[in-house]
Amino acid sequence: MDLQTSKQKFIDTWGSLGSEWGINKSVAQVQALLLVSTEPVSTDEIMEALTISRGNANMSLRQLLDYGIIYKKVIPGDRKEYFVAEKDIWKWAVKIAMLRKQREIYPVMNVLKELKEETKKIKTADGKEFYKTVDDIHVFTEQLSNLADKIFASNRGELLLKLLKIVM
Amino acid sequence: MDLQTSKQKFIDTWGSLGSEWGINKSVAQVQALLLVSTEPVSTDEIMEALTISRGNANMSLRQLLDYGIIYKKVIPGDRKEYFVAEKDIWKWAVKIAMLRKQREIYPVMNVLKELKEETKKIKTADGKEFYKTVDDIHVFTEQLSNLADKIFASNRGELLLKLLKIVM
DNA sequence: TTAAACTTTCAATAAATATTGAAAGTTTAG
DNA sequence: CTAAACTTTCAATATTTATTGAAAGTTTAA
Repeated sequence: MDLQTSKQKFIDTWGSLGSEWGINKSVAQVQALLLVSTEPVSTDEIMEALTISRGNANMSLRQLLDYGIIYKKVIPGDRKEYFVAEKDIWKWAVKIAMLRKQREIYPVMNVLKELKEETKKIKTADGKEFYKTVDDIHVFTEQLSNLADKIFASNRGELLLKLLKIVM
Repeated sequence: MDLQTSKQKFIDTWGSLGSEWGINKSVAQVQALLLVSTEPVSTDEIMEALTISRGNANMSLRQLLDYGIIYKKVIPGDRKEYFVAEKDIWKWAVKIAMLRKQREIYPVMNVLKELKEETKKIKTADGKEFYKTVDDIHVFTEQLSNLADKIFASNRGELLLKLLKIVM
C-alpha cells in the first residue's frame, strides 16, 4: 500500500470516528488532511482532495480555526489562504475536550444545579429520590470535570504517566 | 415548578446531551425517564410519557438493555414487561464508557496500528512524517485508554478523589 | 388448542443534519 | 478607481439518521 492510500485511509477513519462522536465528518476529514500534509494546504486543494464543495470546505475550516486546532499560513507572493494543522496532539486534544466541556457539559451541569434548587424543598419520597438522582449525577459530573481540568492543565503527558503508575 | 415539570426538564436535557454525543435522543430520554421513576415502567407508559411510538420505545429499551444499564422487572400477576434503570451512576457511566471505547475507539486504534505497519519502512521525509503523526495519535490514545481502564476498574469514586488530591 | 395479551420487526416516512453552488461580499494589485 | 482573485454566505438540495405503525411473531392462560 502506498503512502497516498494510507493517508486516505487515515482521513476516512478519522471522518467516521468524528461522526460517531458528534463531530461533522467533513470537519474531521479536513483536520485529518491537514494533519497528514507536509505543506500548508489551500481551500482549493482541500476541495479536490476530499471532493467537497467550496462552501463545505470553507465552513469546515472556519470551525477548525474557531476550535483553535488549525492555523492560517500566509505564503509570500500568494493571495490565497493556506492552512496548517496543530500537530501537537496534546494541544489539540485538550482544546477539543475543553471546548466541548464548556459548550455541552457545562450547560447540562447548570440545569442539574437548577433542578436541585427547584426540588430541594420537596418532602415527598418521590421528590427526595429525584433530588438524589440529580445530585448523584451532578456530583459525578463535577468530579470528572475537575479531573479533566487537572489532567489537561498539566503540560503534555508526564502527568498521565505519573497517574498510571499510581493507579497500576 | 412542580416535580413533574422538573422531571420533564431532566428528560429533555438528557436527550439533548445524548444527541450531541452521538447517542440517540429517544434512547437517552428513555434512560432518563427510568432514572427518575420510582416504580418500574412498562412500554406503554414510556410511549405515553415520551410520546414516542411502540417501535421506538421497544428499540430504545433493547439498546439500553444491551448496554446493560437498565433491567427488566417482572411484576407478579402481570404479563407486561417492566423496566428499571441502574441507579448507580458509577456503574452505568463505566458501562457506557467501556462499550463505546470497545466499539468505536478500539477499531480506530487498530487502523492506526495497521497504518504504522504499512508505512514503517517508507524512507521519504513525507512517509516518516506520516508515521510520526499516526504514531503520536496511537500512543496518546493508548495512554488515555489505559488510564480510563484503570480508573474504571476501581470501585466507585474513591480513586477519582485520590487522584484529584494528588493532582491538585 | 386457541385467542387474547403482549413484543418484535421493518418497510415506509419524517425529521434532522450536512452539503452544494452560485451570488454577494471583500480584498488587493495595478 | 476597478476588475480580478479570492472568501463568505445561505437558500435549495441531498444525505443520513430516527421514527412510525401495522403486520408478523411469541407467549400464556384457560
